[in-house]
Amino acid sequence: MPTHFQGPEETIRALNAYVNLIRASDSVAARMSQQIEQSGLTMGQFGVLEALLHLGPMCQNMLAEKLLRSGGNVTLVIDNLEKHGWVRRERQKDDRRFVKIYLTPKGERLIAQVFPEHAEAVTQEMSRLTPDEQETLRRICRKLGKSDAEKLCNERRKKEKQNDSDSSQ
Amino acid sequence: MPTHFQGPEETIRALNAYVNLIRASDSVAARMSQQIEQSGLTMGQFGVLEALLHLGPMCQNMLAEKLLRSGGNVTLVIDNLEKHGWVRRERQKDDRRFVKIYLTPKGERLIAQVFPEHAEAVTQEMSRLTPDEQETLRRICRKLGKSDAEKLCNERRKKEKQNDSDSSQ
DNA sequence: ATCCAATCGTTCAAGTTCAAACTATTTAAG
DNA sequence: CTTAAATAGTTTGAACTTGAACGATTGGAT
Repeated sequence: MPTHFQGPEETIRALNAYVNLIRASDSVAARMSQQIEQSGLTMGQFGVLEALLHLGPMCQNMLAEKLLRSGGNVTLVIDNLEKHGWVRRERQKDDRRFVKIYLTPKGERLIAQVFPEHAEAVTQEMSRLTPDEQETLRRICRKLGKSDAEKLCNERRKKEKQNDSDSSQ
Repeated sequence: MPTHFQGPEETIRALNAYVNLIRASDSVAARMSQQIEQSGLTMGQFGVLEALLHLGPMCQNMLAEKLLRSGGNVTLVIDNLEKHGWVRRERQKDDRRFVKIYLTPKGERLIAQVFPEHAEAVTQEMSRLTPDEQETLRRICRKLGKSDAEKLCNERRKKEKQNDSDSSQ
């Protein structure tokens, strides 16, 4: 697609890599999404249940960070999961600001059934690539993943004000 | 992340590749999105303008296909681009169902200025990878991109009835 | 010529997402 | 103790996206 742009070789190479990365991801994600939603779960719901299954109970805080979603989004997803009886909220006694999320037995049964089907679909999707290609893809994508710098940027957006109000008064 | 799942080696390899692909794409896309929106364009608007710049005037039909978006979405994006005076609609005379979209001079000036900035940002983003890695990424991602099968699936969803009328001629 | 199906674009309702404003709780400072 | 700042979660408003229903146009079959 991007061969319609002319410029330095370096730029063309970068654009080609970029466009194909985005397209491959969108395309694969769309297929996996379709597969997961057949089970009655949205992608957001699946992500939360899977994190809880494989990482154990967790605060919404942590879920948002793991899933790269906003706090507001996680609240909504948990609301809906709770309505279905798949998770439950529990205030932490030692610090009542935190709400820890637990899988219910019903939720655990569900995700324990849905996840292997998903894993199977992913395996089949990835079987277009050789094992070597899969590992190369992983290695290269890892270098492009969310940097620590970006993580901090999200968390510390407001912290740049507390520079002047030090101890005067 | 996905090392918390145990199963066949093949499945683990596929899940690792999959998770890192999605994360890398989300992460890079988020950064590029931030960059583009500084120019006052949404990602959808940028996609349309860029397609028109590099591929020439086009029907909404074709735009939706190129950009992997729904027809309704393209209509809305074009509406907004039209309000800004960056594109114009023109009914085709030979087949009045089609609406061809043209860049206005104003729109062309805009995208001709914004695109190189974007290309530069992509180049910088991709400079985390060696040239070889970029080309490998491109090659592997290409194998995962939207298959022709899927394209046809989208277009021909209802066509599975006309099996008897075989046009011998 | 007329009717039927297909295609293109539009509209509408619903779901997802984010950022920003807000509440409740905790911690630190005076 | 009282107050101020920081943190966790919730709510709200806006934007984006999709799928389904709809109207207009075209082409083929009768």
